[in-house]
Amino acid sequence: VSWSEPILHVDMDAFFVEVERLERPDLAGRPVVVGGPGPRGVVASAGYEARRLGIHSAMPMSSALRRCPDLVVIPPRHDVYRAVSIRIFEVFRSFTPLVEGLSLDEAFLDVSGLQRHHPSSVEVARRVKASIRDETGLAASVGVASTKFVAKLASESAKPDGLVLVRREEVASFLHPLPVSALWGVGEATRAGLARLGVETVGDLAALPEPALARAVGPTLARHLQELAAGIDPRPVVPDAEARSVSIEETFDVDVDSDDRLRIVLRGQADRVAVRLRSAGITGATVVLKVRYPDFTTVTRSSTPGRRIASGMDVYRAAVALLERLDRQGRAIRLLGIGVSGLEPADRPRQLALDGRDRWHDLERSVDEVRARYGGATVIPARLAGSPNDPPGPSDSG
DNA sequence: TCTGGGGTCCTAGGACCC
DNA sequence: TCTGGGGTCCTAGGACCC
Repeated sequence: VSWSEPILHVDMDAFFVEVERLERPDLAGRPVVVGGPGPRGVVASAGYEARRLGIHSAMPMSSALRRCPDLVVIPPRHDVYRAVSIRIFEVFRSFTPLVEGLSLDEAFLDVSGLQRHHPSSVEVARRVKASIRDETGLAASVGVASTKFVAKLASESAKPDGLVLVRREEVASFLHPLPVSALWGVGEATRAGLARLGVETVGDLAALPEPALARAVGPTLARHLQELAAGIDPRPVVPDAEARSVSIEETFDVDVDSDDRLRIVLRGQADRVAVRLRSAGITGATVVLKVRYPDFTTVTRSSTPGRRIASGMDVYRAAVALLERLDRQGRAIRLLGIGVSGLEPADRPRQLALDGRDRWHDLERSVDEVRARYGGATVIPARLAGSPNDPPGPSDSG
């Protein structure tokens, strides 16, 4: 084995569930999921005992419990998973700086620079797996290949706790029997469109003339998919890029009708988004309001005020104006959310003018410091501290 | 069965500017 | 009075991923 397959895809096995098991030996051998416990919860991560019973991520929790009444349901603790994730990524970077994270528990590594120190990329992969286990006690599966997407498919076939190498010359025979849905970018909609053309496997896709494919899925996706089917994927491993948006959303247990209630929720969400902007040292250009109705239709409304968005008050003012502009025709709301995009570093020279917005920003930044020192719930907006029957006013009295 | 929460990227139309 | 082509920004929706 030489170095013609220098891309690793490392994927933690049942990550959230296995992190919980580290603290819960009593869960050994039992079917466990992590996910929303409420009436509208879904499975975020399923352990292997649960998967054997047909339970998988994104499944409604009510369905999962119907399949397995003894299922152990653990509410997500993202702070804990994030802390473990940071340690895992430190392990990755101890091998190479060329680490591209896809989520908390998954990353590509380009190890082509390690040829002087290791006999093969597969040997590097073994050491990465061992280091993660030493550092966290958790199992990872690793795919090793000449391209990113083949490495990703290889790690999938390695699960659980495995390591799979796909040599360059084996790529076509590895890919062609797979269902098209295995390809990155082929979800339910594209899969159904391809099925109408009689395309079920990656091999079928590779054999289809590109014009026919382009008519079904559009020219851009068609070209991309045929390259993937031929094993062509020139995308390099790019060390983590800056975030392009931050957002917060909430699905209510019971649909919400009251405008006052919606504004209170928006105020809290605006503050949480702004805390994340400030802790990342960034500001935004555009605020996006997201609304889902009981029939699951989802709409977004956005505005770009023309000045940088930094404070929770900036976010709230924009979001509440968008909510007022929305004509919901008496419909209740199932989900409400706020996003901010057009992100840029906040350290660009700012006006020193004491306009209202900068004062809000400075005030909230000092609140951040108090929170950091004394704990999360110490300082909250006054309108959230009062009785829920006190409607928020349209003024700045938040 | 009845569908979370956090993201990325693409498309398409209209406004606006040169 | 009728009319180009291209580029960029904004908005909205949708597919997709973990």
